[in-house]
Amino acid sequence: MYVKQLANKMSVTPDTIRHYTRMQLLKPVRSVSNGYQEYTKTDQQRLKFIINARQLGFSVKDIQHIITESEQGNCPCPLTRKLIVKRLAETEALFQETLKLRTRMQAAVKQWQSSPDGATSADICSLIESFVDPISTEKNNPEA
Amino acid sequence: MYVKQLANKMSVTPDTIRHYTRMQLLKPVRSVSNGYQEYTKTDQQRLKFIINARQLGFSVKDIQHIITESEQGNCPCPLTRKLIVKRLAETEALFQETLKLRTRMQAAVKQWQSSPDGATSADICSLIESFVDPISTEKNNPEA
DNA sequence: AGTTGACCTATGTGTGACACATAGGTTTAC
DNA sequence: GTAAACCTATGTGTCACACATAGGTCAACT
Repeated sequence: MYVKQLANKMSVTPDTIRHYTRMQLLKPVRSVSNGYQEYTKTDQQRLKFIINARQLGFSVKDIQHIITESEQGNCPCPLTRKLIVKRLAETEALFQETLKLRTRMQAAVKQWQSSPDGATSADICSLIESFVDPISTEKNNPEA
Repeated sequence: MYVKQLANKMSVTPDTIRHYTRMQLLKPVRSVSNGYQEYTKTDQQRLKFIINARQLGFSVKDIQHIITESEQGNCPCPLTRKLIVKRLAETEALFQETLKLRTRMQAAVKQWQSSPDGATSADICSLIESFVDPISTEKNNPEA
């Protein structure tokens, strides 16, 4: 099976499969006749595993480690548990940051709806320059 | 003022300042005597602007465009309004994705607390392999 | 055969916003 | 004068692929 066919079957792009192949996660055999990569059923199963793991927030390198552990005959489950705790903490942090960013942006959009364009020459963009972040200013307003 | 001093004053890393400099957002003058970049007060003000804009979710390229618009004598505010709407939509999408990922990960952690390590030889990691996503399976369980 | 055209492939480079590694210059103390 | 501490510039690495390029394959058709 060539890369395109496997890609279609697994709903990913050929580039994604090539990427995993370059990372040594998939080990296709190069066809003698035309030099194309030939993916076996084992590659297909492994790709499924990679996709599942990616869905759970593991990095490609994480997956590499898990597979290596498994291939060395060790049970990868302890490593898997350790890694997901770490990734979950990162995701939690990203979530909180994104939430705050969204709030800031929404506040800016709202404020700018009723702000004039202001052609002050001293600054670059009066909208950005005059935006007061309601979060970082929270309960800390010197005007209060 | 050299890069380190400006970095300390603005609470960013020298690398960040060098990055903006390479992007032509800052325009320090190279000292004749030692070849170091010398940042002026104008650079400092501009850096403040960049930091503010980054806090609002603008990309460095966005900021580049806004500055260019301003330097060409045009009011950058319409552009700024247009860009933030676009970035807010992206942030909203990222937020939703991160939320879903977090939920998935939390479910996995919870499920794996009471799962045995399982030394099945057929799969790579039984935990990952047996994880059932409660989101993508939602209301769609063939077992029901 | 030859050839056209559709489709496929491998490889190298680009993305974003910096962080890091390297090599070397500057400055101050001694 | 020299050693140590500190600073600098430049190039490369990060992450998970997407994209651009150049060229090969294959079936149909002349």
